[in-house]
Amino acid sequence: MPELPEVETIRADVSDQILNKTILKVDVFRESVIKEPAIKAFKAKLKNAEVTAVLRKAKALVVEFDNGLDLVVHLRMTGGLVYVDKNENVDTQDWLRTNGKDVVEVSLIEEVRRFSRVCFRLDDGSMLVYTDRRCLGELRLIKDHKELNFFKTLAKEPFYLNKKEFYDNLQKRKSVIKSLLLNQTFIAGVGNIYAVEALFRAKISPFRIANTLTLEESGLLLKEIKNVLKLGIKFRGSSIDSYRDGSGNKGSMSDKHLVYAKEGQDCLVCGTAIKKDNIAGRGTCYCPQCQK
DNA sequence: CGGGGCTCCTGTGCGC
DNA sequence: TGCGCACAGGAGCCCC
Repeated sequence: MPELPEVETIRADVSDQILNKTILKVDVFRESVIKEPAIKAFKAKLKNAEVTAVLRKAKALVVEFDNGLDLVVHLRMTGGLVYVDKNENVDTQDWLRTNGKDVVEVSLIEEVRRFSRVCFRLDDGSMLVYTDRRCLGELRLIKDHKELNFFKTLAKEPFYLNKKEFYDNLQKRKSVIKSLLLNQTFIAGVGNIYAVEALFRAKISPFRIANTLTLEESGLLLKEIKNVLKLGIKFRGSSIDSYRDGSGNKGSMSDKHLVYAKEGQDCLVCGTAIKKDNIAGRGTCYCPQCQK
């Protein structure tokens, strides 16, 4: 699911709600999403921990606690964090008992109950729920998130890159531009949707070899990457399928997509049918006429 | 270094 | 109606 704009939307929503609150108890409904430490230690170390910050780095979230520990949450394809206020008419016992099974009359949206995998109970009666349809996401409770290889090898986010730097980096690469944009050690935070959208807006073919882009093309591509990411944040993320913001609501960025998931439809610029091919194992939509 | 394929999972939508 | 298959916002790993 979530690329930089979706993760940033969730971060902002959740941060507003859980900052300075203390975890009383952690319920784990799907143990496989907890990667470290072991479940028992994971729960014990979070008991009575107070949230001091909620950060986002590329597509990962880091919740910092007053006991010095970092909870690193990578949502992967279908993960999410939803804050459930104490005033929501939810019987937590019903929630536990019906997780993914019986349907009971509660005010919480069905997806959250159905796909809840971990529940953090907070000291004011509210809850932070980790949801994940496919369970590909990962939660880690560690001393310092910077120890993880993921963060050590993470490239700069687009907002911190300038045209010349981006061009120079592209010049060193001989791979297909589309796959390079998905490489987090090359540029951080971009995923399939925003890569495809940025390439369309920059009129660059996803098949181009990175070091063939001119300085002008590189600048335009970087500009469009920043633009689509900013738009994504403005419209609170792309809700293609399971993505929800930190309150369980859909984002409307999907309405602004120009090519993603539009194969067969007319290009909005030239009217040519949008094509879809597989690049780097991912579906890639583009206009064969506009994108050169 | 890079590309391709596979893996971790579950759900959905389509064609037959 | 039902079954099987393809595919889905990510990323690590292995092999060539």
